[in-house]
Amino acid sequence: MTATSTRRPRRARIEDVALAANVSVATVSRALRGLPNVAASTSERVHRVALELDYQPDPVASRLAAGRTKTVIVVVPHLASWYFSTVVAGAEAVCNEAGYDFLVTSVGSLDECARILDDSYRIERRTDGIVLVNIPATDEQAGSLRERGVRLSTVGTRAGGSPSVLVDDVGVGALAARTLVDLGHRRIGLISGRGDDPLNFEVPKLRERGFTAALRDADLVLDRDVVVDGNFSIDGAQEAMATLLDRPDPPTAVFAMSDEMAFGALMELGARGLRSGVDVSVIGVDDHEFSRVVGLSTIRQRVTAQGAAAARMLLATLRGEQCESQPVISPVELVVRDTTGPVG
Amino acid sequence: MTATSTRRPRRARIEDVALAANVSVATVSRALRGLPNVAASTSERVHRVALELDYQPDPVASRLAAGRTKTVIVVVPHLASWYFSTVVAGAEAVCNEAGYDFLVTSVGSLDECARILDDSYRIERRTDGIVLVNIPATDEQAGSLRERGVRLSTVGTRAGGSPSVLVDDVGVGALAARTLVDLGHRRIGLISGRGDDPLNFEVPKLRERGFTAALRDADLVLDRDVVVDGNFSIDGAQEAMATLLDRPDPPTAVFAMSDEMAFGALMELGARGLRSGVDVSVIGVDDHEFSRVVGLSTIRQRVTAQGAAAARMLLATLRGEQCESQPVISPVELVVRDTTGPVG
DNA sequence: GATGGGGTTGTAAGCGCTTACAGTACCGAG
DNA sequence: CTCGGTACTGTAAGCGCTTACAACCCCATC
Repeated sequence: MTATSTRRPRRARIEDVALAANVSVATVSRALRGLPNVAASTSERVHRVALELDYQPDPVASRLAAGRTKTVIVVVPHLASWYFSTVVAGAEAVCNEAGYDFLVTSVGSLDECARILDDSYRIERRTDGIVLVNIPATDEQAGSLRERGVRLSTVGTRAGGSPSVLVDDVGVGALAARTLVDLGHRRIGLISGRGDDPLNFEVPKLRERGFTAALRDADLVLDRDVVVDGNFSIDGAQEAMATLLDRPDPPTAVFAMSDEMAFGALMELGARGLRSGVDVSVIGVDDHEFSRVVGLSTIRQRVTAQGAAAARMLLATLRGEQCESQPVISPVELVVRDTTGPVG
Repeated sequence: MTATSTRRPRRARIEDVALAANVSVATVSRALRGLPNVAASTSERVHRVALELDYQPDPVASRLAAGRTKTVIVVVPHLASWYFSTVVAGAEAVCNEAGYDFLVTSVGSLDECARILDDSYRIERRTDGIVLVNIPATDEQAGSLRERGVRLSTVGTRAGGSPSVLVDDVGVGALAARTLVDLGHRRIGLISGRGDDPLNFEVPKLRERGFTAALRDADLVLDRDVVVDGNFSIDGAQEAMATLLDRPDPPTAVFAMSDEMAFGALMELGARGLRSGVDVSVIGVDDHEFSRVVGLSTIRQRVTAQGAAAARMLLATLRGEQCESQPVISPVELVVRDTTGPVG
């Protein structure tokens, strides 16, 4: 008994458990992981001894030996934004609950994004699966990852045949248009979000398509002059709104493709002394936590649930369950507050 | 040459590089990690071969062999909140830049938080260091982690002698009080944030202390009747504001300890047809990204920088650099917008 | 009584690195 | 010419698990 032997008991290893339980390490490993072919009495004894010794298998060693990492990586464009951090929070809860380590990487640009996805050698030994949040991945990238044993799930985009959760963006655009048309608006502006955000390219197109179609159903055509880019940012949208209002024939209502852009639009209205919902109607998308603060009418999406669903599907795939390849469509819902009103 | 040998080239291992470069694996390992005692010519050759073979060391294997994980864990109360996700984003950028894997865990309660910190056996082999964001850790917990070789850094709290970044919360409270007093306000309410958020206990106390002291400097005393708990949430603060306004002698100005609570206060003002900055002044803390949308006067803190600084200090500690034990005080700054005005 | 098979356990070979230690070669000094 | 030192490189023993395979026991079966 050395001086240090009582000081700080060295972390127990599987061998210690084996010795104390009078079985081989193989049996300990099997028993603790609940594999079959272990006698109930043996398993019980091993578990008891493991508890006594406060044994926890070293995750790194089991990763190396087993080739599985019990880790998922989530990739997002910007972590510090309401939408993305909320998706990530949803995924995080599910993954940690399931005992998976949860790694996050944010990518600022398409380049960076490709650098990560193409470097499958780097990813391969680091994770069992990846959740892509609004990250465009080519089918080749998805395929290469899958071949290397890395599973995928996506929210906001699709990649190969991987499970994904989407919203019906065409429907969102249509719902926005119908809502404004029903209030009597005939000249409706669109604050879109193409611009320099290559990570978000699909969504604006789809929403615009639905928007246009719904206008057409009401015998209206979308005037290209009232479609402006708000860059999915507050400032961008404020400028966009200014552009719209400066027109000789400004719209009486505006559909902003995100609540954040709607906030920018509201700021511009305020700056000009115009009343939202009276002089100009504004509707957004998201139901951002601050939308109710400013009374923004919007199309709510269930963001936490989207992240959780994507994580759940990924974990199911990792368990070997077959996910159906149809994307899960996350529901949306119209929330009418104060920024929409009948045409003046 | 089998059929598969050309199909999918197996991932290169260190041995392949050694063979191709005609050296031992030990030399490859040393050369690629830039250790001394490798001849320049050898090192150059090894690097070239590694590049040709697209060799990437397996992180799991080197973790097991070296005992270092090149991973940091960040622990936050809720991931889906502006403040925390912004701190995390700051830390993430620094860690990924430095080649560290970035693991995040959110803890909903003090219990959960203790469960994680006390389970140092679990943490130990998973990470080199932890960033605690507004997580109260006892000195014992910090000490136990350090003994196990896990380094710590904190933002918003202190833990043992670990590097930390704080704001001068007493100063924040004082600045808020002085700002309102200078506008002529004499009856000033306080929307605080104790309540049921045990993860946030220190900050409200400190801010209140500074607030009280600054009032005293102006020969005012803080009436306990105008101190209400807003629970650091929008809704909580709205109710708190309602309570204040329902008093027979409502305050003419209110200091909300966070911008989110200030938003709740503004909602209540709006609901009652009162004008902020005219009928009642409101000042918050944070400079949340939406503060400018509603024109909230506030005390700005540099949140991304706080996360980045904590991460940087942690990485410095891991590199073996001695961090000075004095906490870094992150600066704050008064931002006057529209919700503060002279007493009516 | 030999045979076969199912259930349980043990043996040992990895997983792909790092690193202590042991060379080896070469050089200048004694 | 010998010796010690320096600079470099190689050998091999881990790191702490998982798992293929072999071994064993026991019982039902022929």
